[in-house]
Amino acid sequence: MARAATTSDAFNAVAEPRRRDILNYIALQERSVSEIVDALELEQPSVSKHLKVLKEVGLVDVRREGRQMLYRVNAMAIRPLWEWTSTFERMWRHQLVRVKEIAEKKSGL
Amino acid sequence: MARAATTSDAFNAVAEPRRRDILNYIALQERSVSEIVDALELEQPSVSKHLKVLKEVGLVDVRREGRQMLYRVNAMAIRPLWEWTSTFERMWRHQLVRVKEIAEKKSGL
DNA sequence: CTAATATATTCCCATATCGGAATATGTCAA
DNA sequence: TTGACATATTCCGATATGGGAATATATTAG
Repeated sequence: MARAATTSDAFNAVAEPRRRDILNYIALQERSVSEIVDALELEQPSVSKHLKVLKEVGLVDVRREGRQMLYRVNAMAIRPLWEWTSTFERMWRHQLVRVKEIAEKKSGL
Repeated sequence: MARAATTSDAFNAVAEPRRRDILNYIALQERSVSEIVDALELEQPSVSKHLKVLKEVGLVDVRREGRQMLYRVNAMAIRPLWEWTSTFERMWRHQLVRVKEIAEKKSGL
């Protein structure tokens, strides 16, 4: 076996920075492919390919409007990532509190 | 270019499900390599390789104790993932509220 | 129908991957 | 020192990748 396909789940799809850029950009409002191309300064085929991956894992939805394809984020598909990372939230909070305590002790409080 | 290296950042490192399993397991308390091997039923070389990737991106720290290497999570390194996913939280919350409203309307409330 | 616009697909290739198997390194015990 | 235990590294091969370039498909305008 090799590395899991980028289309195997949201974790793999989102590992690619350009795909996160695309999601960030269309989060504000739905966008056509050419808007994405212009905004992110990527090649059109590249954007289409990234969108295909995002669509395959359910991270985006599309609708046609004339010749344009309008893509929008399906935020629910990002939730599993948030949930997994959230299980570690308590740990870094704890760590931040300790760092703060140490800093205060050093500064003589 | 090909796909970005698994060691290029936390997003790529964490895309591999076994590495998430490892992080989940050692989140509770630091663990030796053989404990991870036993708990997750993976081959020892495989675990060592995964740990190397995790260490390279700062997701784990290690200390030696005799012949054992004890690995622990560095939760702070997961925070960027949580922060990125959190920017979409409002969107799915909104969506969930709408789903609930529709359900209530249908059931005659 | 034809041209123009918008998007998708295909082909090519250098690259990194993960698992498996074998082996190397490091540490302790006797 | 030797052997046993714990972990790391190396070599292998099948596989999927992402960018570039070229081309195909789809829709609208004229």
